[in-house]
Amino acid sequence: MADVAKLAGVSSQTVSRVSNGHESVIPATRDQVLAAMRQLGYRPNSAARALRYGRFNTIGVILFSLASTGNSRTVEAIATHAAAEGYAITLIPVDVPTQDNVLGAFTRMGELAVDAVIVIMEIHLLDAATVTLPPGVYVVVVDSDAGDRYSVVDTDQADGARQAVHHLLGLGHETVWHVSGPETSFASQRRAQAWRSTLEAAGRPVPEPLTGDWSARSGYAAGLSLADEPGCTAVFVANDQMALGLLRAFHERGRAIPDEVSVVGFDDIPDSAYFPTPLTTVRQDFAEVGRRCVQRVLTQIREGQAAQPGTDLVPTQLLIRDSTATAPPVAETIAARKPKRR
Amino acid sequence: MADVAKLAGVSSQTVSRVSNGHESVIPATRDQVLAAMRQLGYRPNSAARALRYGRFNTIGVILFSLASTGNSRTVEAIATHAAAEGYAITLIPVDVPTQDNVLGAFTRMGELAVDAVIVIMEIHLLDAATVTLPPGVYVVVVDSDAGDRYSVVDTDQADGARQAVHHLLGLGHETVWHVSGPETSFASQRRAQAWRSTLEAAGRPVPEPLTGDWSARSGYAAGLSLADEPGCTAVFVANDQMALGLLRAFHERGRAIPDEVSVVGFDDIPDSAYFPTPLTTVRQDFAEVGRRCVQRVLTQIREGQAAQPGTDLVPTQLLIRDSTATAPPVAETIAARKPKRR
DNA sequence: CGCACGGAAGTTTACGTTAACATCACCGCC
DNA sequence: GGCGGTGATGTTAACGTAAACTTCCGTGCG
Repeated sequence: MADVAKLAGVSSQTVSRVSNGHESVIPATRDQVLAAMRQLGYRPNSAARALRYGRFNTIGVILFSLASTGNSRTVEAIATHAAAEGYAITLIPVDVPTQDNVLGAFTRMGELAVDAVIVIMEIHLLDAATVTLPPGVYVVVVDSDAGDRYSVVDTDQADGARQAVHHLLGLGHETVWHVSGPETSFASQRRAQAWRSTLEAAGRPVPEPLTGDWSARSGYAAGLSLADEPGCTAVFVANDQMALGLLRAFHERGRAIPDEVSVVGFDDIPDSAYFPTPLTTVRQDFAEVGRRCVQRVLTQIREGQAAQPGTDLVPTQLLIRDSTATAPPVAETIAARKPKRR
Repeated sequence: MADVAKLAGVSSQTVSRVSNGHESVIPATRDQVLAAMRQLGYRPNSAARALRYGRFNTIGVILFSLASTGNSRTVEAIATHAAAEGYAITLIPVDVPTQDNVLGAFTRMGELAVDAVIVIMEIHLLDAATVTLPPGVYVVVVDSDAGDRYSVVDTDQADGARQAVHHLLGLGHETVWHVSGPETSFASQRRAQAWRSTLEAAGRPVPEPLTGDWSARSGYAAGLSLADEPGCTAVFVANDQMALGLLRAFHERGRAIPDEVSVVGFDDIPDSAYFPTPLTTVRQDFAEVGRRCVQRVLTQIREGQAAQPGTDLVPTQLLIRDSTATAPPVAETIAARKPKRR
């Protein structure tokens, strides 16, 4: 900056004014400074700026993995909206979500150049965390029920599950089986709870749920056991990838979808319309989740204080495709199933 | 820091020494300082540190989209390895990959707090970019053939495609059809080129390739036209998602996989083992790509100068599952196909 | 007993930027 | 013609940290 000032024959303050677009610089001077900047390849030093302003214009994102569709799409939305507001995002991955690692991430984040933090993770992992973020760093959490303590943005998991179950019951199915995600996932828990309470509210029997780990592999395993389950004509699977595996298991066992069994997924990943049977599924609006995270966090930064705790639920939408159909008559179900038992 | 110093009854320099783990602090003093730090919730200010050291310990990643499996897995690997080296990563998404936007991203990156940049994008978009990064900021590029100008890390696309084609020819197929990715993608181009040259080297006819856009949707469309193609017994699809769509199209048209038609994909997304027919595919090692990017970039930072241009190719591996089989006898192919033409 | 030495802690300064204040020249008006 | 005002630019200081240098004190040795 001093070099630019010297070359342009002005003071460094004038260079600063030009680089910040102040108005009180006469055009001739401005042009000289700009020319000097170009010639010297000058770039403002963001560390010095951050030091001066006390802000970094950066939001930290702590997350477990980018591998899941949901996370990567949420992060992408966060990055896009943050960019639109002049904020960059810094990613802190936690490879194994133990408390120690999460703590470490927070500690590092505390030392990092961020103005606020978005946590995409089960908040349980933070419960015993004694580490506090530096005062003035704000937190928004996704995938959590800690709305009483944090500012939470999440998909309305419960309503999505409710829609799925209602859809299936409305098609005449006696009840709905469920393949859940891992127990450690809050999203999975809420989908399972809503599935159960919706069945109970309708006075239907509640079959024992199966537990998967979000992977197609675990969906396949669940599918193999459900295919042999007498009376199973409708399944609500907690995500699309598991539904893919389940579809294949049912196909292998000769259970026709949707004629014998109806299947509903969750997420609406781009592929699910091209599954062997185009999948009826509950669409999550990840982009909206990301948008609201950024909005919350920026509000906090601008107001200079943490937002009121509270949960902000993003609605879901049931997408009806070809994997659900009217329940088969009971007799037919039994007749069709019998020969397939092994 | 001054407050901590006052509370601990030492100078700020001693606080600095403690917070950097210097040895020349007597344990008693150190404990006092640590206690004061805890009491006051002191965190070192990273902006000031960056200003002092001239480094940010941050790597910028410019990319088009996180939506593709490959990108998000590469970014994840980058983040993980960078974290292991004490570096954070800052994400700069470019929503629409026009030159203007890429330029803008570079400009913003130039003003950002990063020591180096990894670009996950077609380098063509940068060709006309007159914007230069600040001197001392280093670039590594993924998905590019610009090894003569930049430091490039990429999957060995060509060899992967070659393996796929050889596998199919080895099973006795007369030739191999191809569904490529978009023409704007360098990865797609190289896979297509290698497919063509491998067929030519083997003296086989080269069918007209079909072009998709990586989506299952476009693979489905390609599958619908290939299903009617006489003599098509083997298809190399440029990614797994398109293969999923193609599988469905073939299934709808009654073309059995692998009995009538063999299919090979590319990527090895986690789902591909649970496609309706478990997919034979070329595995990309995204984690390794990410690792090498970080390694290259850190080498540059540490040596203080840009690396020699050059391309670093990460090998691929053919995973043989159930979607490929020996070519059917010609007569049978025709017999089986004929009734299905519409 | 005095002096050199070494370890612990303090002091000074610089990193690059910008807010706040100071200066200066020029303009218009009485 | 002097005086106040206004707009352009310069000067000073401060943001928080750490390297380099300085000071101080105790120890061991001749």
